[in-house]
Amino acid sequence: MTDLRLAPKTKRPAGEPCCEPVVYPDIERAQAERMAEVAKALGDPVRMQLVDVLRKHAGEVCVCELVPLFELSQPTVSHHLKKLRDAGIVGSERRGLWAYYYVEPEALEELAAWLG
Amino acid sequence: MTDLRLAPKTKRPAGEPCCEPVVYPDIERAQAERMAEVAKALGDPVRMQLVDVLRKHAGEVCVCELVPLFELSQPTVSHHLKKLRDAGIVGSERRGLWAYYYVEPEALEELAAWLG
DNA sequence: TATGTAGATCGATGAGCGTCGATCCCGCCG
DNA sequence: CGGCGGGATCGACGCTCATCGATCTACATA
Repeated sequence: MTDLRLAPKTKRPAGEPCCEPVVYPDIERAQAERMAEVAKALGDPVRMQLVDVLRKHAGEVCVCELVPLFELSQPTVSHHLKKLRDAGIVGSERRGLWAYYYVEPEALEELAAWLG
Repeated sequence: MTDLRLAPKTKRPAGEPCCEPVVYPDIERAQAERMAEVAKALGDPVRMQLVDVLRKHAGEVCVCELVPLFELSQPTVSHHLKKLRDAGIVGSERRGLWAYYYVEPEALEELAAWLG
C-alpha cells in the first residue's frame, strides 16, 4: 500500500506533475464502472424500496402489488423496474396478464463485497 | 414474511385494489432515502474510483495526487469530491496550500449492512 | 508587497433523469 | 370476434448532472 500522505514539494520545474505519480492499475476501472452502474440504479428512493420489498419477500412479486406501494403512476413504477432490470438487479417473467419481478441475487454481490 | 406470490383475482368489483394490500411500514422510507443518497453518490465511475483509492490508502490523500489519476479537468474532480463530501462519504481538511481527503468510515455502513 | 500555485467556485452547455398522461400490446373471457 | 384489463412504451416537461474554461480565494515564498 503506497503512502500518499506526503505533502508534495512546491517550487518544482515547470511541466512536471506536482506529486509522485501513483500507480493506478486500469483493472480497477472496469470494476468501478460495473459497480457504479449498480449503485446508480440503487440511487433512487423508489428503486431502493422496490429492491428492498423484492428481497424481503424472497420470491417473485406481481407488479400489481408493487404499484400501490407508491404514490406514483403505473408507468413511473414500470420505468423504475426497467431501470433495475437493465442494471441486472432484478429479473421479470410474464405469466398471463401479470408480470412478476424477482431479485437477481448475484447482481449485488460485487458491490456488497467491495463495501465490506 | 408475507407471501406475495399469489396471483391477484381478476373480475373484482370496480374501485377495489387489484390485490391484497401489502403492509408496508413507512419506517423503511427514511432508510431508503438515506441509502439511496449514498448509492447515488457512488453511482459514477469517477467517484467510485475516488472512494476506492481513498479506502485503499487508509489515510488522507492530497487532491494534487487525485487529479492526475483521471483524464479530467481539476474543476471536474473537485466537483466530484464535493458530491462525495455532501453525501457524507468523505471528509476534507486544508493544510496550507493543499487539501487532503479521507473516507468517513461510518457513511457506508448502513448500505453495506443492507446489502448483506 | 508582489508573484505564483493549489484548490474551490461560477456560468454555460449538452445529456440524462423522474414524472406524467396517452397510447399500444397482448392475454383473457363472454 | 369483441371488449376489457395489466403492463410496457411513447412523447413531453422540468429539473439535475457531468464537464469544461474562466475566475476567485487563500496561502507561500521571494
